[in-house]
Amino acid sequence: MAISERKKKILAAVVEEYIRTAEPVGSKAIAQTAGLGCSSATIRNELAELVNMGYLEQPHTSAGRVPTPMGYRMYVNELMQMQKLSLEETEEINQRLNTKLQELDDTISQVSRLASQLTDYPALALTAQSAVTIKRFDIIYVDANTFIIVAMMSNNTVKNKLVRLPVSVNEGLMKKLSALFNANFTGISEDQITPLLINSTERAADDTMGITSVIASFAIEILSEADKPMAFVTGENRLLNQPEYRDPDKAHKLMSYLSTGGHILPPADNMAGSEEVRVLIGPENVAEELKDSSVVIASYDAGDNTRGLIGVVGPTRMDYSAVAAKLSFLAAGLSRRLGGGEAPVEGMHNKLIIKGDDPIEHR
Amino acid sequence: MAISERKKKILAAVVEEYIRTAEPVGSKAIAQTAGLGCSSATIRNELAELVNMGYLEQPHTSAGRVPTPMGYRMYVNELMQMQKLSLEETEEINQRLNTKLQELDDTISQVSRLASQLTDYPALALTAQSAVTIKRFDIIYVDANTFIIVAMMSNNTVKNKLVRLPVSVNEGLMKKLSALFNANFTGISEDQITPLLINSTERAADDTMGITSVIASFAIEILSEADKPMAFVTGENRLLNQPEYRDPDKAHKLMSYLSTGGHILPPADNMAGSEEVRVLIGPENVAEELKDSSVVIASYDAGDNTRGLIGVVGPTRMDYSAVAAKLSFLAAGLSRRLGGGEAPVEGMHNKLIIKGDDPIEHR
DNA sequence: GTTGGCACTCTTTCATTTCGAGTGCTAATA
DNA sequence: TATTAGCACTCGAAATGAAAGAGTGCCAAC
Repeated sequence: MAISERKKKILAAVVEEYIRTAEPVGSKAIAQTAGLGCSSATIRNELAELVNMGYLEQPHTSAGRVPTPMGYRMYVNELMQMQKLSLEETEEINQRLNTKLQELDDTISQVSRLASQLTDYPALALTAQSAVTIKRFDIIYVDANTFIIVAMMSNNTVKNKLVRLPVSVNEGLMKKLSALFNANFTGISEDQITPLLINSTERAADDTMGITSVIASFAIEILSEADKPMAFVTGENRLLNQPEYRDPDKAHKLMSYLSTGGHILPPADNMAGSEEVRVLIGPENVAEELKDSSVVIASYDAGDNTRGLIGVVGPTRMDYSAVAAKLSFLAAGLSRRLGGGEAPVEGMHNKLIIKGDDPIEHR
Repeated sequence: MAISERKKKILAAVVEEYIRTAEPVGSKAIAQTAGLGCSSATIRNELAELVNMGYLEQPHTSAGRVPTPMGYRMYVNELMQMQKLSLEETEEINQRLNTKLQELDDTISQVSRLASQLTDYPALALTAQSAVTIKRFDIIYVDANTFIIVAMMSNNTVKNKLVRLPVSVNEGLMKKLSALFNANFTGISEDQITPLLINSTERAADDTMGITSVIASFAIEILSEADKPMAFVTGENRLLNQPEYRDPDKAHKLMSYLSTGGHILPPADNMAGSEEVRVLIGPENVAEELKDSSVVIASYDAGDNTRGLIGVVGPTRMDYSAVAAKLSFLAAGLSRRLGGGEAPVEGMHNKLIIKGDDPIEHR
């Protein structure tokens, strides 16, 4: 059954009013605000039909109408127009994005924080999951008991580790090991680092002190760490601003679910290539804990052909339009910085300001 | 005015019962549980005096008694006996402390998480604030546009940065700069890195491309970063478990105050040397937002003669005894790992397990 | 100094009433 | 046929009031 133009307008009006006030919306209010030239009685008839069709529901007989998930879905898909951000907003976001992008992790966690601030909902950010390998090893001899392992990854981050041992090492061994690791351990994945490989390297290096295996462990560690995506959840407490979470138990349940991390968001591959913002409304969420909340997700290009996610969680009565606009803009800004396009380089004109791990290989 | 032995017992009983139930405690309940051989009428007389003395108060005329901050203070100072942890608890904590102490920051944030889990209150952890310097520079030439700066700090952590430039560099320059920075920039504080020093280094290195200043910026950045302590707040949502924070507004206020970080805890130097657990009850807190909450703080030895903090925030009706015991144990465990004593070294018997940045110089 | 007893106070709880927003329906109208 | 005015009706929210109960303070007796 098709939905008439007027019904659409009314539905939109209900959704928007309800989003604004969190109170069931009555026929009178619509007649006044929505500006279609008809009386509240007409609206009532239409509303009744919209209830029949499943787009709206009544909390009780003598109350106004509230959108159902299906109603929100219709609104998001067809009726809503993505809010435009004001100049001030875009500027503020850009500015916030520009300031101190230190470590990649820090950047992402900052972005999560920013998303939460902008939307006033809890936000989460997931780093991209990608098959990282080590591109280059350097082993720095410090003193007889100490050396530093430096590993440059394929995504151009650098990991290091200071190792202190009860045995004596010397610069020659370090050099030898550097060369061997660069030859044998670069460009491979975690599970390609086998005991066999370690043993043969150990023999080749004349290493009788187990140093090879220490370095290999480090390689395994950072590879496995780089593999799994990280989740940053921020602003959980903002949930308490929402009337639907004034019940502490409800709030607590969702908050503790959130704080366990990023199971919440669908795998990033699902979003690959999509520049769109995705909306999951109430029961559309898989997780039981989210069945009466909504999630809005944008994906960003994290470079290296991978995508990460920024998401926001709130009641189904969420301001989809504003949130979508903000997340989309945020994701785009982040993509610009992390992803393809011109690889940012150290800005030497900024006298003493350094931008952290920004530099990412162009691909 | 001295406080009689019996009054002490009664006060302790009130505090403990109130901590347990969060309900005002009546004379009858005390007569039954506290096991002093006297009737509820006697207790009533004593209670009335305790109210006069300021240790207890009545929410209203016909209610039981509730401890005042002064009452809690008396309890904490004189009446409470620190709870002993059960064997299982100590074992669990130790185990959790042992698993993957990666980066120092991660360790501290994990400990914060652990503290929150153990106590079921929000927890925060502060890293130590210390005058860190750089001990050693290594500048690694990668390719004509790329190099890596590696800086080993006086607290034996290692920082690195990948720099990508639009100009060409060569290995010779890198070597020269390495030597110069090791000579001129080690062992000094952030504000000793003056434009003068940078300029003279630049000239000495024949650096016409501003690379010296890039490296100097990095030095400044990591020094200033290492200077300021970092705060990790976890488990804010656990506040909602507490009846005194069932009011969402109250909870929200405190939670958002907490999430702004570590202004909450007094500076760590105050705690220097003290192995004690410190308790701040209600109005004893300086921050307005904490005036009716309590904070329990333990300090840990972070090595290098510095101390960090672990704290827990909750209602004044906090289980001080249990919390103090847990925090104290946790701090001790952390101190053992980070602080003085035998410097931990890479355990090579653990075949493939590496403990991260653990190794700390003995001093 | 301690105790039993008892009147008193104040909150909590529950039922009842009132109020009002909003509906659904009917009949009149364009 | 679609729209509208009017009106009775429903149901929740807020207000009111009565009853219950916990706990006290105090007094007189021990």
